[in-house]
Amino acid sequence: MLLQIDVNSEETLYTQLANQIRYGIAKGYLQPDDPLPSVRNLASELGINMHTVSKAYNKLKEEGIIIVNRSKGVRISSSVLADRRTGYETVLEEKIRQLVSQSICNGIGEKRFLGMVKNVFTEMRSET
Amino acid sequence: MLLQIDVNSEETLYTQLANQIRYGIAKGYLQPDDPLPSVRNLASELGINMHTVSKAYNKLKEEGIIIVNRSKGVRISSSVLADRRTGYETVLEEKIRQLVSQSICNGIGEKRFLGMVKNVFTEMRSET
Amino acid sequence: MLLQIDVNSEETLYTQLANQIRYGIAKGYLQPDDPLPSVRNLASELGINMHTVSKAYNKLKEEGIIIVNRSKGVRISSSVLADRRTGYETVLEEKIRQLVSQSICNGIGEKRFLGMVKNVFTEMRSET
Amino acid sequence: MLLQIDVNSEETLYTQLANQIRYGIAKGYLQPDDPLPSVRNLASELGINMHTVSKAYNKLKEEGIIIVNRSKGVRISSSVLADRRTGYETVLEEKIRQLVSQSICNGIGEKRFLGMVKNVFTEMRSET
DNA sequence: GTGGTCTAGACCACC
DNA sequence: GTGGTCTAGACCACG
Repeated sequence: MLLQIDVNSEETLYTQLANQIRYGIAKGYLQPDDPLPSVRNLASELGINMHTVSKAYNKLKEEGIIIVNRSKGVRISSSVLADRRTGYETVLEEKIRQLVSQSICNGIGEKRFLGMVKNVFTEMRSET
Repeated sequence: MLLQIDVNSEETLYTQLANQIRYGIAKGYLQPDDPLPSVRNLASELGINMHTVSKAYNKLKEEGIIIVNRSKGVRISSSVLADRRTGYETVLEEKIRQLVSQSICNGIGEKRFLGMVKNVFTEMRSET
Repeated sequence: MLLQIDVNSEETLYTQLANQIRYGIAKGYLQPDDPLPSVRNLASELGINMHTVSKAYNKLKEEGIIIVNRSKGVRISSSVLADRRTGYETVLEEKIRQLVSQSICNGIGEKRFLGMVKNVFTEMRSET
Repeated sequence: MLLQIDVNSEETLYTQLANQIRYGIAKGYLQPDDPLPSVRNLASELGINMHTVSKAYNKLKEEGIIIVNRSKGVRISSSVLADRRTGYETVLEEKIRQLVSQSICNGIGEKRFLGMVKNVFTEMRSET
């Protein structure tokens, strides 16, 4: 899977990285138990600081999405995608609420919003 | 409408405020042309600095959601809720993409996600 | 000539008023020596404060565009449009410079800019 | 590139700064990807407050003209000068309309106005 | 009374 | 080191 970062983005580098890995999992590029590049390798490959990669990995580790093992390296958690929809749903609901508020303020109604969500899910499922 | 902020939140204070006002509009608590508290009043009411409130108001002003008048105060734009979906959809799509990625990683599929979105829209429409 | 103000505008009321009168002269709606409504009449007609109208008139008076006479009321200067392009050109050039800078930053080149200027002049000349 | 402000000007300090930077880009003094001084450095150099510089930079950032990076500083956007004439033209047209009105009131006709615009564009292109 | 601008100094996150 | 946020207090323009 190709990871790339945009130094011009408003998002911090480590957030971009974490988002892309999550995206890769959602899209199926990255499967449970798949290995990820080592911190050093990925950093040099992307031309960014080692600490930045490390921070991204740490974030995902805390979310339980990846497993970091000192000697075996980093890999996708085997239980990712499994049923652990505990506290996340609360967070998600709040985020949806914000997005929906903004959308309504910008004249985008439920129908159109749902259409966009469906498109994104379809995009995720598509092989590309 | 009750506005409140959480100083412990990860979100900046002014972002929280802007979000709540957008939510209030989407939910119908705040109607087009409704006045908002003055910068100073709201600041003292919330126990925060005047400039923080001002920054939130300015953000909404640039989004075209509220109207700021130097001498008459602040109120909801009368054209809010109207159809002015200019460049916002591009931004929205990217945000949905991120949210969907995160959701899939957390075992939340399309069906469930769409259900949550529908619930939020219903919540917005409900009188409460 | 119909004068109207937009209380939602970012521009101050008196600036809007002054701009409209200048526009009316440029467009030919208002001719040299034409009378203008009294401060009180115009204020009540527009539903705004007397001081606001007064301020607009004062601005135009200082620019030499209108003549204010305590007993005879207010009228367009008879020498308006005449040759008094003294200090104004310096101001204008600076304003054009700013506008051109912005335009270039937004990808609008000389050809397009000149086209827009010509359109505006044509619009001014048209009877409507 | 030399930046300087006039504390006696009618324009706010941060507007002056933003204008000068836009001018610098239009004139070619500042090229895409060129770095700008840090907020603190520029502030002390100009003898003004850090926040004032920050406000100017923020304005340009929201216009998409400069790129602000929390840890790497500020630089001219690499896509500035590209063709991204979205909603700006509407704003520009209104500004031109005002300027043309004023000019006609001051006895400056289309021919002279166009001449001035051409001069400014030429000035922008000239090496100096 | 209103918001807008400017100053000053503090702390934080990022890299 | 960088910019971002928050606080605090001042003065100004507008109506």
